[in-house]
Amino acid sequence: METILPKFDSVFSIDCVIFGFQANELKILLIERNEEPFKGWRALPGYIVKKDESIDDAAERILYELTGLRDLHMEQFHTFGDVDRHPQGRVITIAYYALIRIDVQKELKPVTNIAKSAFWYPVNELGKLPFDHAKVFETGFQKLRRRLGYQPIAFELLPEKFTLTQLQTLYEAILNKKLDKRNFRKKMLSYGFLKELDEKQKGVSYRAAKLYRFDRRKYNKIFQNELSING
Amino acid sequence: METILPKFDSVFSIDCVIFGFQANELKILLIERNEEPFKGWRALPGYIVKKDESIDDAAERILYELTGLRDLHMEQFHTFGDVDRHPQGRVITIAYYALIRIDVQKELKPVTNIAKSAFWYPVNELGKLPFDHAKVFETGFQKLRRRLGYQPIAFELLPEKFTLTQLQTLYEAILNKKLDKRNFRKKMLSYGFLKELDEKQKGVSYRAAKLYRFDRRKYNKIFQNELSING
DNA sequence: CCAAAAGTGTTGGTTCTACACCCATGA
DNA sequence: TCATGGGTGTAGAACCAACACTTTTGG
Repeated sequence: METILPKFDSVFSIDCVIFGFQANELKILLIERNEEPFKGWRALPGYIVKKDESIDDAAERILYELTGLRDLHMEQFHTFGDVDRHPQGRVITIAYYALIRIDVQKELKPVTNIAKSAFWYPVNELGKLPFDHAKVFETGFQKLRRRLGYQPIAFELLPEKFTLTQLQTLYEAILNKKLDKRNFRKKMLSYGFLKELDEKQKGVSYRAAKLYRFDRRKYNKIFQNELSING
Repeated sequence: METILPKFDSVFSIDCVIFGFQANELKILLIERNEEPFKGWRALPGYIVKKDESIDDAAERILYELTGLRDLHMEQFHTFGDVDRHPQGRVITIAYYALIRIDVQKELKPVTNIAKSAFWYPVNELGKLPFDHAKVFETGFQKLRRRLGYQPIAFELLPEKFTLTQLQTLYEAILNKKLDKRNFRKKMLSYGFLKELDEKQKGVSYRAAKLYRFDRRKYNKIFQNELSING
């Protein structure tokens, strides 16, 4: 090695946009910050990458430390690198997103005191977020919408067993528009990766709907191909 | 400000995957490195972000300094952050891509001596690249392919006036498969954003083809919509 | 007149969209 | 018996895939 890299103090961070679906609403995971700047604010879970960990590892660790959630499959979607996005110095942040089932069993509990608490918050009521987190969220939401058009990601947000109406409501929440019930069902069923169960919804005061499960094996078999522009 | 960011020496860099099309081949822009490590190797144009510039600005500056090319619209597509991707330290790189017309008038000429030279190189003959540049390139190429499916980006690679066969050849080069001539033409023309010119190809020893131009105004009018999942 | 590429339509299949009523259930 | 959401089919339009021959031009 003959040359030495020019060095300067700079920091990479990770921010996470974690989507969930609860009570027919699309939500994301926020923390209450316990550190300056913006102490006490609701913010995306995010923190600084360590010297010796890859950014993917950092994303997992940070999310876990701030919210107690682990083992979800996150994917980076954009890097934000404006000069003054952080008031205390140059911080470039790599934004990750994931979709998970909101599980009331699983407690949300920060394991560091960087965050005071973690909680699910409806995407339609976010209000003011610190730093450029509003932009980060918006970019992640766009990514989610786009991806919904060509990949079966909705199922990651639903309970294992769900009704077609739940599925449709979720699509409508993400795409922010009404869909036609008959066409939606026809299309979803036509893919062939939904398995109809012998069970029905319970505890509703109207005709109970059939439950379905997403069959990932079938999905993988069917969609080794993907897009195409023609023969 | 009460807290101070933890600091450590770390570096952000930018790498650029710039696509061009020449002699019916898809090419990318490479430099010959004039610095260790990998001095003398062919590599993606890339260098280090300065303290006081945004990553988008850095991308523009770096590409200019290493190749002499300016004012092209680049977009970031992925950030690579494995711990040992750079042999001399922790360097996280943000990868950008762009498509441009290869213009023989425009000389490729580095304006720093970080690069010895810059040149177009066929994507099918890249051989070994330093660092994780092979992965960077491959990821960018995928992005290009995908985007071709839903946006009219091919025109950025062609001369202003082009024939439908040239356009088709370009699609075939990017998608790496043969397309049906009649269907291809029908589809392209059906979009309504190609303007047929009164000119024909010159200097060919066979029936000269009509020339077309991409009409961005018409495109913008037609495609304010974009994707959809149904009514 | 030959070689090379330009240019051109149709058919059958698939997918998309729009649209409205009866059914089952619990309260 | 009522209110609520569950569940179902069709017809017309648009789009897609497959396929082969004639025309123009320069050499």
